[in-house]
Amino acid sequence: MKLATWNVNSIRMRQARLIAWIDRQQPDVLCMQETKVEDDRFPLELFRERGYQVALHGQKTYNGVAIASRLPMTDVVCGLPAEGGGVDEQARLVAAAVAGVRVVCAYVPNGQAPGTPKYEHKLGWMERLRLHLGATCDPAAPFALCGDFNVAPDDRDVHDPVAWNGQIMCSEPERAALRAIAAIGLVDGLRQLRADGGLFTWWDYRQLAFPRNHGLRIDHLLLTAPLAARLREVAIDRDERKGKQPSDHAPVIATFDP
DNA sequence: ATGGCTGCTTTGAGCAGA
Repeated sequence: MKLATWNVNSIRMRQARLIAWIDRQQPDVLCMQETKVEDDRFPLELFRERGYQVALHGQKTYNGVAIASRLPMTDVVCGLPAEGGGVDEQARLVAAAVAGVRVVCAYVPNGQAPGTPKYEHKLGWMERLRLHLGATCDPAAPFALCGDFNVAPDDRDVHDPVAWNGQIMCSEPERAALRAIAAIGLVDGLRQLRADGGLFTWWDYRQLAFPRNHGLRIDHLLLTAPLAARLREVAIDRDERKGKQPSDHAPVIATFDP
């Protein structure tokens, strides 16, 4: 099974590149973040004509997540449970079962800067995700938490750790929140296979960040042990960041043995 | 060229992203 995650930064703006990418890479399951579109305006037909069904959880302008699968998909759940009942009003989480694997697609809040209300919201959201997964994820079953976490787990994941020290996506509370989520029983898929630094998934649109390779690794696939045991390969599709009108994130693709 | 932000919106300046 080929499972990918990609923050597309507007599915309508990315439509042509996304379809070309799907035709080239042929993922079985694709988790998308920042689709930025309400469900009735999502380009569903492009997926359907390629044999994909799509679990949608969109909203206008901001956020929006979706899972496309060309294998049968069941048990779709939209949204992160909110405190005191109900669901998070921001569309940042969608989950489904595919081929015996529970797949959760997450778009963690950006957090703006440490010390701001958005930063506190980010930490609170990650803690609510931890509690939700603690209650619903069986670490003994095949499970993948995929998405844009907006956190670089450690300094290997940062092009300039000194400049980024304590900044958003690199601060210790964010890293601790990510470790707390993983402590449910999840391993970083890429790190299971590779220990080297300089592997990035996001580059700022500004200041020639991509040609200078000023990037961060903030998109991840976190796996329970039974699924991690089947992991054969993880690739960051860096080429997808090149050319005209790229997303600022590159897709990450994991391949699993049956 | 891998090139100095991009996408969104009560259509246009301002917000948000990371």
